Amino acid sequence: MASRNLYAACLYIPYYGIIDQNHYIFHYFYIVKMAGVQFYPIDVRMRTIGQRPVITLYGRTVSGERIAVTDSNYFPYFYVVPKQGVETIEQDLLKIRVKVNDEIHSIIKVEKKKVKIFENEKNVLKCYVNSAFGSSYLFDEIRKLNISGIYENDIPLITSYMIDRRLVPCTLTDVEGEITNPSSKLPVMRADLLVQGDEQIINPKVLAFDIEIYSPKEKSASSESDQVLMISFYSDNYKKTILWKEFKTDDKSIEFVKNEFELLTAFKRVIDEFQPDIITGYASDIYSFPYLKKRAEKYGLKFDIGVDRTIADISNSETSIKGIAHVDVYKFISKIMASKLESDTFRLEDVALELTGEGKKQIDIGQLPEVWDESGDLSPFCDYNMNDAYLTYKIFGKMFPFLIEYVKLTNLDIFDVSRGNFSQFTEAFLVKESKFSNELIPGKPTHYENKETLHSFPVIEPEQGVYNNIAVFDFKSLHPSIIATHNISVGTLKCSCCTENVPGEEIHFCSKNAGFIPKLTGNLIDRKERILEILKTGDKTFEQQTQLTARYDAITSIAGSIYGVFSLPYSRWYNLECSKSIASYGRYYLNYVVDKAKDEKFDVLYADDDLIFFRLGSKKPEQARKFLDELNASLPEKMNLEHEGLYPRGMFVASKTGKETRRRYALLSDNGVLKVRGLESSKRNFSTIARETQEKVLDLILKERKLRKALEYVQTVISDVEENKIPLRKMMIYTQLAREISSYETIAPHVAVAQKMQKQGFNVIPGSIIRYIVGKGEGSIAENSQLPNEVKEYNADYYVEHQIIPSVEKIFEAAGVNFRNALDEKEQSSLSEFI
DNA sequence: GCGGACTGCTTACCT
DNA sequence: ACAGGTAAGCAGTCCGCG
Repeated sequence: MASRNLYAACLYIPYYGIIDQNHYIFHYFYIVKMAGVQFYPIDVRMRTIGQRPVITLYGRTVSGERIAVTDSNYFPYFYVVPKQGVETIEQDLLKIRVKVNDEIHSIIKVEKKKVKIFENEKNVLKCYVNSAFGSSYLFDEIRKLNISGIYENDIPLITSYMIDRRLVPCTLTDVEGEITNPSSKLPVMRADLLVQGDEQIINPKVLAFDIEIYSPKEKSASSESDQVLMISFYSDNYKKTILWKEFKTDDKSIEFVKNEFELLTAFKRVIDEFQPDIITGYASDIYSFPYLKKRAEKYGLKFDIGVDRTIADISNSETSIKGIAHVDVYKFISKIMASKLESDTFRLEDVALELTGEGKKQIDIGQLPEVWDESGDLSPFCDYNMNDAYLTYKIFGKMFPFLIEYVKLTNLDIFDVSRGNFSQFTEAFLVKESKFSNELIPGKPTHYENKETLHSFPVIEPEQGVYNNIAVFDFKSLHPSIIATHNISVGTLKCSCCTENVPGEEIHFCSKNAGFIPKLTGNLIDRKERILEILKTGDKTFEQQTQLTARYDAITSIAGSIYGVFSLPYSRWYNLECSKSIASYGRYYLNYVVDKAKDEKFDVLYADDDLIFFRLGSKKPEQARKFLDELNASLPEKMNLEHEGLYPRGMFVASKTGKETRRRYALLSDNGVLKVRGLESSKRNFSTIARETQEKVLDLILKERKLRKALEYVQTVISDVEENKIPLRKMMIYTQLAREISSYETIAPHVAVAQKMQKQGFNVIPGSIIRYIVGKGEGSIAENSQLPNEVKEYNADYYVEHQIIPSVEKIFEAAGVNFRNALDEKEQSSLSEFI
């Protein structure tokens, strides 16, 4: 161990929160003669010895061995705010004893602290408790004292542990302590000191897996009767497919066992031998693990695959393995990465194609049971199974940098980050920063029935039609920049020293003392800008580039969610006045830009939220840029209006009822690329044929400017549809199944198809994207909606009347043509050829 | 008993 | 459990007419 660590030890001791002051000296001497190890913590757990909490960090040492590091020097605490001086209740707190099940819970130490509550300094008492779960028993007694509040009693122990100890999961950690079981397979080190120096991130051993099941067609697959046939594993330089039916093969990665029981045993064995840091599957939380568990139960087999031989905790929604971070790739992709993907579905093959450029093997997996029963050649199915594990591994590689950035911002471990959502990340980030800033963390609201709805911004409503030379500006991170600029925070609200109101509100914020959340938000904006600067300069490896991009995205999304923290009634920092003020400032700045544009004689077409469109008219692009520069100079420092683009042509298209044109437009850029928003071609629950036709029409009208050609094109498509010339794949409609099939009141087409799929043994789960084609027949659309591989003939009338015509009608209208009339006229003589 | 109008459920999109 | 607003398709029901 380098001497740096001893130095660090002295520095970091104050963060220990050790109860007994004498421990400091005791520890110092210990350190000198104790062993030191460097390791990466992967999984953090809490257990109790008696009633005392012990934190265990499972991880891997720099030399590659697994290790468990325990820390029993950390105790739960909370803060008590007295009504009068802290002395008035200090002794009373220490006297409290509550006996539950023969265990006595008490406060073992009270520290006088000066902290901040919503940015205002307060004298409080920090109370340490002798037991892991004892705090809640003490509150009844504490509330009898002369106090005004209790804080941080609802922060999980592991959360405060990681923050107080300044520990980021997956980051290189120096630990000093004693190995308590030197001969064991999993060494356990009792830590006296844990310190993280430079941010060195683990290069994890990742193992991806996938399973195949015997699921005959026309029969529902059930974990009761249908066996697991094969399991594939993939990692760097590691490939293995195990199955229990022999066939001729030279493939060394294929291993045969006798039966399903042996297959399940082999599953355990592979994990034990490989020793992954991270195990990953596609929908493994909700599908693979629960299925394996149900099958294993038949044989009384337990998955004791935890690094300490404990049994994996497999529920129907989540699987957790001690010491190994289980990541369900599907969960993180569909929740966190979804907005970055263009794919309309979250099927493994689509996601893999988009993220890695690699396609899935195309075989009919439905044939597996038949070939299996006939003892035929199973190698294509083994390939298929392995390929799924391989693609899962590849996708994990793409998302890992993003996972790590959220881990670093929140101190949550990989397991939690991979299952979290944006509001959880933002709250975890604020909890961490609160502790660093000595701000007490407000409690979770217990009731929130008085939820007021906020008014959306007024917009300049666009007129439907075709326009030339449209300039588009947008505010970059408008809400975060408002929070930072105008010091929007609970503690700065209605100060006594300032008076200037928020535009349109009888509310004001302090302009002298920077608030906790505004300072943080400002920091995030600055960091983001800095990353952007670095990204612009060259000389970076691909890995650095990826990491910086991931960091930029993570910071941007957390900054963007801070507005939500004020607006969500269940948030710890919920405050309606802050929320309303941010919205009002947003409206104010948008109006400011609109007015300035009008002053400069620009014709403003559209303004919505943080976006503004205007026509250049007779002005040159340089004049628009100059206008933007001047505007930015007049805006607050952190606020930045960006030149999103200049479009030679574009159109706003009214909704079917004609009421709405906002958020429905198409823009043609200089290089001929169409940018379409809100129209059918950007909606996945419209058929491919309708989406393609609409895009082509937009292209003909905006780019080629040929109205008649556009009309003729639609006529051709319609007759092709009617003559059954269109391939079935273009008739596909995608709709997400949002919940359990049984919980639907109305059976819409996608629900009807999902029911059929379930009967056939497909794994249909909430979140699945259902693909279907509308076929011919009596009855409702739902009754005639079919699985793509089962449909015989599509319903041409339906596609013409309900898909194609509705998606082009309003576009022609915006271009000045009544589509239905023009379609009827044989000659279309009245129609001008060009627009 | 029938067909159109209306209502409610549901999904998806944009900022 | 990211909000909020809006569109719009389809299922299912209501309602007026006969």
